[in-house]
Amino acid sequence: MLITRASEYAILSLIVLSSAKEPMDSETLSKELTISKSFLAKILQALAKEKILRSYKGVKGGFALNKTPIEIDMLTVMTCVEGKTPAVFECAPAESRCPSEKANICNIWPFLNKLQGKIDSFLAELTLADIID
Amino acid sequence: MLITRASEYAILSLIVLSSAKEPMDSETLSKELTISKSFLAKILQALAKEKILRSYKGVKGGFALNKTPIEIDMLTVMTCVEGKTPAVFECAPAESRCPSEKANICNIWPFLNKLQGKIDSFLAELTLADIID
DNA sequence: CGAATCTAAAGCCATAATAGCCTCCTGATG
DNA sequence: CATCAGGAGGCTATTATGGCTTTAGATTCG
Repeated sequence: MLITRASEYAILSLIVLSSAKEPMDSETLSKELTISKSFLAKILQALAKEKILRSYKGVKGGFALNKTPIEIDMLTVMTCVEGKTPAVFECAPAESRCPSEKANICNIWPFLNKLQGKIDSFLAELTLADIID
Repeated sequence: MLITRASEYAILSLIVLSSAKEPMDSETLSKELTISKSFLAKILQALAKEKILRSYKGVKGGFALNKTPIEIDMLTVMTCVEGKTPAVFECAPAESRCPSEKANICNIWPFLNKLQGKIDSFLAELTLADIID
């Protein structure tokens, strides 16, 4: 389970955008949060690809929520923003190399799955609505 | 909220150590988990400083749990292992620079605190016992 | 008791991944 | 067609990850 600044910035952005009446461009948002503009832009683009945000080009363009806060869960947000490293235990005992040589390691898999399940359901049930209301 | 491999390795180590009858040295543990020995050693040392593990030097030495699984909560584990970056939103609106010039940013503080509280209590209530039982 | 050995503890250094910066391109607006 | 903002990629700086060496405490054995 790896959580980087990308997830953090994504959540901050969603909070700000949830109270915005019009699309907000990435530069304004980055100044609002005092973070890197171009890094934030990539994060917003990832959220837009996931249909969590909608992007508007041209004058008065920017990003706006594309779903209601209750439809936006943190697991989806983090997973799409973290890209290749979603909220899972990915290192250590890989399932593939489990049965054969490393029998001694296999026995921790059930525990990891259990932990992963608890974390995932916590994040999946935590929506933007829970935060801003 | 940053969670790196250090937290992941810490949890994996605690799971393995919870079923060990004797102290396990960092080299054995690193082979068991197929991860870096020296990096793991630093993590185990951090856990030992927090009294979560107890270290034994000399022949047949190593690390062993110093608490019962129900006493070991994930918030403490992650906080001590991540060091300077515990499980908090640390970037963005710092409380200090809030009241003055950046009034427009202040209004997201309550939301962040609320989110932080939810995450913290989830992690604080999640103990090693929840994982291994 | 003292030497040899084992392992934690702690530092420094190299590499890999993340975070942040800049530029060009594309589509939308007026 | 001029302007504005998203989309995409490359490049640099920072931080995390991992490797390596040295020091110190603890145990075993002669």
